[in-house]
Amino acid sequence: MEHLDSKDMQLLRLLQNDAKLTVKELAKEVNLSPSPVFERVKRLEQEGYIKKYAAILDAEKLNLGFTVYCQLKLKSNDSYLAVEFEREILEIEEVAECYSISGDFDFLLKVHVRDMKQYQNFVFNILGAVPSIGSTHSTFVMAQVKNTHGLMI
Amino acid sequence: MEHLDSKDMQLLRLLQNDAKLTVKELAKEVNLSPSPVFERVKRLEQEGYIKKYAAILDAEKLNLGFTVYCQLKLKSNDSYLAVEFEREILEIEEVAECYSISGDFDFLLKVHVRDMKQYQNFVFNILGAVPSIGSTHSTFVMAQVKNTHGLMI
DNA sequence: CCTGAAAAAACCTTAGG
DNA sequence: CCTAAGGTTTTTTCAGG
Repeated sequence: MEHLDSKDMQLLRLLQNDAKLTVKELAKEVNLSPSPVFERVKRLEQEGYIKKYAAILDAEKLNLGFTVYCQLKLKSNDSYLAVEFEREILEIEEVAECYSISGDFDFLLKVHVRDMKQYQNFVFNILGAVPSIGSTHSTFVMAQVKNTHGLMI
Repeated sequence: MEHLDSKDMQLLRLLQNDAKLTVKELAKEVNLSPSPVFERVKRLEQEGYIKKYAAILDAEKLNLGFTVYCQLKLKSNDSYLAVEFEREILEIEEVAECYSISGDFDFLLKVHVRDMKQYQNFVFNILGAVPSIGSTHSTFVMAQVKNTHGLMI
């Protein structure tokens, strides 16, 4: 797709907030008939602007309401160790997100667990079993002020 | 709902990965007929285990591929200032997430912008216009290693 | 809680303007 | 981009075990 016009952006915004909107409902919102809306949405999916459709779950209700940002340093700065680390971190289910970052630390993890006890177990037994990790620093989330679950476009 | 059984968990897992799965497809995966699956999903929505269905967009393609974690301190620790800050941060579209955190800083922001130039503008002109903010510290995301877009359940 | 069937709605395609 | 029509699939409900 060459260019997204304002209707495309509006469709993305609407679907980001509610993926269950029907083509008819979308059409009404953007002042088009269903057919072109159907084609636009399919194109947005095809071109990768929409990566997927997901159910957003309630972490609290699923006993994963204890969120921690964990920064960590590797033992050394060789790329072999980084590749090794990245391979291992993908397998750890408590780690929802992992970024390579600037600053004093090498990586930033977003970790979801049930409570502090389980987090202690995570640090000591799960991260502790990853040999590439040198040190960690935990920042605890006390309250969620905002989470748009998406991009403000 | 009193308790989620393994089928419920499996349904949540499946829908988290692909909200477009039909009841029939879900039924096949969990070895039930479509009707009870339909009822289970409706109940999971009703009870709030599923908060919403969302399209996951591609930040890169939408020129929002520059991600920064921005920690900040308020000017003082009175609750009036915190409430003021939280009210203002909700209105800033570049801020996708905001958490109250432990440690040297008060809040952690996840910020999506186009590039470093736009981030500079964000810090100086947008955060700079929020009077409750005392100081900031930016951690730049260099690469995304993992993002499950959801919970590992 | 399950099966199975049937009505209602939505999807998707096609054709023509 | 629009309307319209029709087949296909899905959703949703409902009787019954």
